[in-house]
Amino acid sequence: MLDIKFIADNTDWVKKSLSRKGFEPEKVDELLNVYYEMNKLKTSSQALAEEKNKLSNSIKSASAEERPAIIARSREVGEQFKAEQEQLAEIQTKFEDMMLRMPNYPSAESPDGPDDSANVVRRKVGEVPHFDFVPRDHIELMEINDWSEMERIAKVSGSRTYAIKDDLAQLELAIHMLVMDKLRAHGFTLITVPAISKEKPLYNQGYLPFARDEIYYMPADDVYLSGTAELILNSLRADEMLTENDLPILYAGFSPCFRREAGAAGKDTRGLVRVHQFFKTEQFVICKNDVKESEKWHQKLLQISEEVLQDLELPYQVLEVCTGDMGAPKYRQYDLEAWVPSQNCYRETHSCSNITDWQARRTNLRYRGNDGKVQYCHTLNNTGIATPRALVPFIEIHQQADGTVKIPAKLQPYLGGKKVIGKNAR
RNA sequence: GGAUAGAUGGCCGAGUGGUCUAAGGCGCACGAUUGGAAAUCGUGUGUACCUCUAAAGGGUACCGAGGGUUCGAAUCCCUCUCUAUCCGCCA
Repeated sequence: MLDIKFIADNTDWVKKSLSRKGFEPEKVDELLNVYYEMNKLKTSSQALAEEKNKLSNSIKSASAEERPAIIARSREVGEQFKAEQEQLAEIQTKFEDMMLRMPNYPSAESPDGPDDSANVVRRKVGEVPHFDFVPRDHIELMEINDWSEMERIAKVSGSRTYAIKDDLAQLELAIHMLVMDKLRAHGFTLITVPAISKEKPLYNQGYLPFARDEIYYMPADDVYLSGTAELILNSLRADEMLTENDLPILYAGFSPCFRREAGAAGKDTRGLVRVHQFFKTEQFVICKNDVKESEKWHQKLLQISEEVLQDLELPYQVLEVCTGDMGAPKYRQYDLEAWVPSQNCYRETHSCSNITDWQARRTNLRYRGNDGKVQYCHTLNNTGIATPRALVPFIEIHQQADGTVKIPAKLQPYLGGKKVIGKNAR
């Protein structure tokens, strides 16, 4: 959510800024028209409320003869007031709906562009491997090592689901453990959260009203399945008035994540890249309302994720996401992509975003500064690690000619010291 | 699932139809005191919005949410949500 007063005072700048995200500038004018109309109604209905209150208050001290006339007049004003209130409620709903659809302003640093083709590679880290044998893709590797039950589980749970076994299942959990330990070392509080959410948090996060199709909904209980712990963590402190000394708040949230993948029909239909349910360890930060401060945290979150990929010894690239490819809530976004040999390209493993105060305004998450001023917090989020997707580059990159998979040194303690996994390593 | 009790400002907590413009306390800010601090004393201190403005001011709403009764609701009525405790069930 944006600040309507700021929009009113800086209309030209706002139009220019939002148009970088593909938002039509005329909609800003439409919004302001509704805003001014709403204020007019507010002013006149408040005047009626004032009169009504004065009349009511005068009744107590009025004489018995005066009373009936005052009561009659008060009733009259009360009815006018009620009529205006109804109009006001209508226009307020309209206004709020428009406000919920306003995207965040993009950073000046973010490259301009209409879609992902304009994203900019900021750097590449690690070497893309050259195999002296014919490398297998992750599906083959799972088959020859008897690591999965992909066909059977499809019969049970449908498409885009997965069941992995033995060393690979242990690997999935081990990677999360490594990331959680790392985040705790960086001062994050580990928190496991539900995947069940009511509707309001989805608006708070900024998923709604934009992408209802992507979310599992359970009508019997009127609840949704969360696509990320960010959803839950963003609303965990909703409506709170924090103090400046409470900040920053750092959460490492672990949860199952559910996505309908409605818009991805035909993409990545096999294997572990894109599934309806997965596990994610999420980084979430609540900090002061200061772009310098949240930018600092943005870089920090990015650095932590890069460390994760380095610990896993995966070559990756850092992508600066352009204005048109960013979601509505975002001020600035980096994606990390790890190299997937079978696809001969980098695939997204992490998405690191600074939301500034856009979510906190929806969530009504504020703090009282040491100067006494009340301000909205800034929020940021980034993937810690998401599996099974991260297993795809992992097993493909670390595979050996005999089908076994090498385990990087940093991860070995989490796998009981194993240096290699796979059928031929047993 | 059954029963009971609750939800009031940053926090605790009083308040059963009209000076509630929400007592009191804590916290916080400023001042006095002090060599400095603690303690103490004094003063101030909710949020959002509208309007007007150079500044000040004026006004409206908000006591879990939504409806209702009334000239007037934190207070009475209805519905809902959430929380706590006990019982039942359960990984």
